[in-house]
Amino acid sequence: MKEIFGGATASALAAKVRTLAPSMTRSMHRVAEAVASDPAGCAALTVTALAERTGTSEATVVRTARLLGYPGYRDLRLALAGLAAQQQSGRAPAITTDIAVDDPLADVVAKLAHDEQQTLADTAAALDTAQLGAAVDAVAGARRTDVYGVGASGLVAQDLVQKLLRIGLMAHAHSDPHLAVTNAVQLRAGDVAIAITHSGSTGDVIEPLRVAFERGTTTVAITGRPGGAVTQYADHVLTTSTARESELRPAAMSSRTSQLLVVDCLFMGVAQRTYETAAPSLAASYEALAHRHR
Amino acid sequence: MKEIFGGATASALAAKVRTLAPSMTRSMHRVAEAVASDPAGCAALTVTALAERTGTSEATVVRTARLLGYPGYRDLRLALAGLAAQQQSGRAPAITTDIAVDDPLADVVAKLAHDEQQTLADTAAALDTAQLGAAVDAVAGARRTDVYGVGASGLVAQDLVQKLLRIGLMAHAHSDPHLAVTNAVQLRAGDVAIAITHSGSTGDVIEPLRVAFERGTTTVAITGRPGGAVTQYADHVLTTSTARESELRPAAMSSRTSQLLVVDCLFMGVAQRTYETAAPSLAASYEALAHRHR
DNA sequence: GCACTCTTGAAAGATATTTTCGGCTCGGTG
DNA sequence: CACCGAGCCGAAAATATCTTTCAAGAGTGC
Repeated sequence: MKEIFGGATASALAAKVRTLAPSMTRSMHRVAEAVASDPAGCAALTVTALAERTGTSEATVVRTARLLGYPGYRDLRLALAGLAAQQQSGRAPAITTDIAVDDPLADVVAKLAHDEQQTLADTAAALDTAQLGAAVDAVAGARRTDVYGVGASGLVAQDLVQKLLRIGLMAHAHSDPHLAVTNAVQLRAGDVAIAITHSGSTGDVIEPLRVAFERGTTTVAITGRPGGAVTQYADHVLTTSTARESELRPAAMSSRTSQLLVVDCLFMGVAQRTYETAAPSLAASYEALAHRHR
Repeated sequence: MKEIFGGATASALAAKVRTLAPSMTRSMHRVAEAVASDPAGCAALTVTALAERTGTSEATVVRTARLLGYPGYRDLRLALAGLAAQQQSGRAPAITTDIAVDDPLADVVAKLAHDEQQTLADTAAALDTAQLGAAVDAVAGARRTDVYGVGASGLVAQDLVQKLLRIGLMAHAHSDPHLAVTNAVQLRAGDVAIAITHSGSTGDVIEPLRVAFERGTTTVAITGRPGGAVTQYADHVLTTSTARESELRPAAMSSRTSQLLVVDCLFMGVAQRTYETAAPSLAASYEALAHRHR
């Protein structure tokens, strides 16, 4: 294999230039100097451009490349590109701070992504697989599954329901507290009721869960507060984790990420358990949707 | 400065290939595949050699390079050299296995979390901050903002709207295609319409965006296919990236994660720009919700 | 089955790189 | 001081590489 990308670092290149300097002519030295001092910049240049920048000719540039050990300028240029990339990746991004009002957009993107990644890691680490397994079994074997959630959690509830429907299970999401309770009354043993609330104390979702619980339905709570009021009516509790929140960044943002991961895990577990029916159902729903795209 | 060596990592390249795969032709796909699977090897090849290795023509190689966002093959090659160097110095960890039907639940959790983290990283790396900035400015200054999305994207649309409402902006989410169009007719210059569609070709959301676009509204598309039909009516395009999907894991899952990050970034940007009014509005909405928790 | 669009590679055209070659400088010498 | 020769240097020719064009072929919808 060609030795283009060898262990060369920027400083190694500089050293090479120094070593070879004595055997270099004046113009070659100018070229070598330019290359050593700004590898990234030079990588973007053609022979002609580099020749012009160093006030020399193409021939000299090529000669220099040869002297440095490359077959020609083309290869030197590739090596320089590699060097530049290494150099850049060396600089750690270091995202530690909060999002400030005057952060440039690029930082906002980086910070948000980083925070959400952190939230995912935390959630995965804290998730109790035994509880998850129990919830999975319950949903996989349920006649129907009702999911309660209001506000941002309502969207998570809908997300779960959409997915369950896709694999052929009966599922409903309720954001309206009154309708939720009215529907909860219909539930019985063998059904599953899931409440999603970050605070663990949202009355609007606790109430329907209580009703379901008292009627013998298997109940699951997905909450960020494992000791919250909602857990007293829950057979299984799945805990979401929360990132510290700042003024601009409401807790709802990271709790949503966390809730979605939990819900995804729940769904994947159910999909595994019901694979025989889930796979064809998924395929069928794709099929049905295909003609909606042009 | 030329953006050749941007935060691209080997996996980011792979993500890009996946994102663009749908808009690729068969031969272009072969080239992209070769490049993604062996950046170092391909960096050593000339157009002709790569064309031969992939059993295609030079023209196709160049076309592929263009599609991947480089001005030509020469630049793609430089980028590949950079990638190769990074890879060699960094030795990627690479935990890339699929979720299998018989995976224990703990593995499912780990894999899902890992995949979503990856998706976030890819999305952040690929997000065009200039486009984002333009979208932010538009929304921050809009009289009202309408967001279109159906299916899973509909939930993302609602998420965005919920957040915008919290900082005191006028925003509406539309999942019903008919109502969406009916409402789009009401829009005018100074308003903003946002379409969210992973495939980029969902007629139900393209139609209202078209109507809005033709009425002079500022339009934004959030899509996984930067070349999709939806972009022709979009003033600004925000690209989401896609993880490879497996049988059990529908694309909708990772596209949702990606879409949410984009939407969060958009929101944070708007919150920054409108800080004076956003902060008190946020506080007020907390206050109002407090009594719902016991 | 036909017309149409989209895909594709061959070859022409444009650019970049390498080689050639003669002028030039500079140090030494008569 | 004039002349000579060795080696450096760059202009331009030669070659390699990359890009564009174009027409034939594959695939697709009607």
